[in-house]
Amino acid sequence: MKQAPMPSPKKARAPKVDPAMGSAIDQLDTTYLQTLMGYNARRAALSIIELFLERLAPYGLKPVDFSVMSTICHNPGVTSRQLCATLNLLPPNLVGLIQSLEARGLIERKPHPHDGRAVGLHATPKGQALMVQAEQTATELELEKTAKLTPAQRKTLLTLLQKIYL
Amino acid sequence: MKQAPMPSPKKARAPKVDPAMGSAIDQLDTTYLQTLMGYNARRAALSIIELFLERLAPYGLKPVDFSVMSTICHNPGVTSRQLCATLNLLPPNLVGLIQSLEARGLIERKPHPHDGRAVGLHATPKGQALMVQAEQTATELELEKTAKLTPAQRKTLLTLLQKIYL
DNA sequence: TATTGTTATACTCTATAACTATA
DNA sequence: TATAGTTATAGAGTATAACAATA
Repeated sequence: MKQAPMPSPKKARAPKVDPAMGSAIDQLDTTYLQTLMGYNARRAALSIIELFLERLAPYGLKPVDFSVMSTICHNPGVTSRQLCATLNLLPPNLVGLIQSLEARGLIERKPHPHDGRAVGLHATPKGQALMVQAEQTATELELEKTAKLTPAQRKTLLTLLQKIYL
Repeated sequence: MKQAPMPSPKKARAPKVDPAMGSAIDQLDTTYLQTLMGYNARRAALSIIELFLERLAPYGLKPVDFSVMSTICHNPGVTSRQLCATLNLLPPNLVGLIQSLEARGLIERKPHPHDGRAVGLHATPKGQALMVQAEQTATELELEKTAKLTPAQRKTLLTLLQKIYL
C-alpha cells in the first residue's frame, strides 16, 4: 500500500530526495527491485521463514526438516532419492537430516520391498503425532503472515507461485 | 496445472499409491506443502535465483551484490546503514561486499556531508554502465521465468508478495 | 548514551567429488 | 553401466559480540 507516489514518467533513475539528506524519512527508492519476482519472492519467503523458525523451534524442526517430515508422513515408504527430487535437495545434505530424525525416534528406516539399494522411510507414531501439531502451527503462522490477503488472494498467490517453479 | 486428481474429501493424509511401489510415476503427494506460502515462495525464489546466478555471472554479480548496486545507483549517496535497513542485511555482512565493489571500481565512498560517522556510497560511471546492462539482463531472465504468467498475473503476483513482507 | 562502520568469528546452508552396494 | 545411499569436505551465506570514531 505504501507505493511510490507515482511520478508521471516510466523510468525514475534519480531519486526525488537526496538520501544523503539526514531526512526523517530515509526511505530509499527501490521501485526497480520491486519489479523483480525473484527479489519479492525471496523477501516474502524470508519474512515467513523468520516466524516459522520461531514458532516451530519447540518442535525442533527447521523448514527443511519440516518439509521432509511432512512428505514422509504423507508418503509412507518414500525413499531418499524421491525426497531429493521432490523437495529439490541434494542427497549428501539429506543424510544427516534423516539420521537425526531417526535418532529422535520420529521416523523409521525399513528395507525397500523391491530394491535392495533403497530404504523406505516411515514416520513413527511419535513422528506422526508431532507433525499433526507442527502442521497446524505452520498453517496458523502462515495465516498470520498473510493476514493482509483475502482468502481468494491467498489462493491466487499460491497458484501463481507454483506456475513459476513447477 | 499438474494438480492432484481432486479427491472428494478435504484432507488426504494417506496417498493413493504406495511410493514404495517402484511405479513409473514416482510423483509424491505434496498437497499439504503446496498450501504453505513460505514453501511456495521459497521454491519460486530459488528457481528464479538459479537462472539469475547463471545469467548475471558475466557481470560478477550475485543477487545480493545486484540489489546493493541497484539501490546505490538509484539512491546516490546512500549509507551502509540505509542499505542494511532497506534490503534487510546485517552490517558486518555488507562490509566485505562494499569493499569488493569499491575495489572493482564500481562504487566510490565519499564522506557524508552532515554526519562524520557515515559514508555516502556512489556508483561510478563504470558501475552505472554495468548496472544498466545488468538490470536489463535481470529483467529479461525474470520474464522468461514467469513466462507462464500473463502480464496482469505477473503484476498481481508482485503486489501480493509485497503485501507479505512490506 | 546512541549510532555508524568495522573486525573477528562461529554457525549454518549448500555444493562437489568420490566411494559402496545393489540393480 | 547406472542408481541409491553415504562420506568427507569445501565454499557460501548468515549470525553474534565487541570495538573505535562520531553524534
